[in-house]
Amino acid sequence: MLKKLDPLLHSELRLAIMSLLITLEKTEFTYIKEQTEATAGNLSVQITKLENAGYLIVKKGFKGKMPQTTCSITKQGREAFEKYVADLKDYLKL
Amino acid sequence: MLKKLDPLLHSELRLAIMSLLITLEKTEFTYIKEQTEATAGNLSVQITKLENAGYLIVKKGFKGKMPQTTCSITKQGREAFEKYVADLKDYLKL
DNA sequence: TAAACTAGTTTATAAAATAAACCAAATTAT
DNA sequence: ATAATTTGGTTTATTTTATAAACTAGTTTA
Repeated sequence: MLKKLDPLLHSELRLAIMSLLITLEKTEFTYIKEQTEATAGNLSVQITKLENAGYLIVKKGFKGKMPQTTCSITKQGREAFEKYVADLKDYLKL
Repeated sequence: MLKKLDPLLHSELRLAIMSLLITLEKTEFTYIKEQTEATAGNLSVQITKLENAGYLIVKKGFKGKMPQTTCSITKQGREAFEKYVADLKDYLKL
C-alpha cells in the first residue's frame, strides 16, 4: 500500500525551497526567490508554512542597511524531507 | 535550475493511479479505489482528468450484470510519468 | 417488493496555490 | 533636497485544485 505523502512537502514550491536548503544549509530569501522564480508573495507564504511546521527557521537581520531574511533547515525538516523521499519512491517505482 | 513538474502528475491521488497503471497495464476502477483508499467521487474526477490529458484510456463494460470501468495507461501517459520521475529527481537529490 | 448494496457521476464545499496590492525603507536621478 | 524607482518583503484577494457530499442507475438480498 502506498504511504500517505506529507502534504506540506508535496508542493512544488515548498519542495524546491527544501531542496535548496538541504544542500545549502543557510539561504537568503532573495536567493531562493531567484532560484525558484517564485513571486515574493508566494514565497513568503510558503516559507511561513514551512516555518510553522518546524521544518525551517527564519532569521531576520540586515545586510548593510537592507533587510535580509535567511532560512535554514531544521533537523525535523531534514527528517521530514528524507521520509518524503522514501515514501515517494514507491509511487515512482524507484 | 529545477524543472517545472507536470501539475497533472503532481497530485497524490493521480500519481497513485498512474503508479498502479504503470505496472498493471489494465486496472479496474474498483481495484484502484481499494488500493488508493480514495472515495469513488474523487477517483472519478481524477481519472477523468488523466483521461482528458490522454494519459490513460477508460473502457466501460460489464462484469456479469454489473457495470465495470477499466483503465489502461497510454504511451503518452507512460512518457509523462517517466519525465515526471526524471524532473522530480532534481528536487529529491537522487 | 422493499431495503441495502454496487458502481459509479455530478455538484458543492473546503483547502491550497498563486497573484495582486500594499508597506517601509533604501537608493538613484533631477 | 526631493521625487521617482528599486529592494525586500507581508498581507489580502483571487483562482485553482482537491475533496466530500449528494445523486443516479441498476443489482442483489431479505
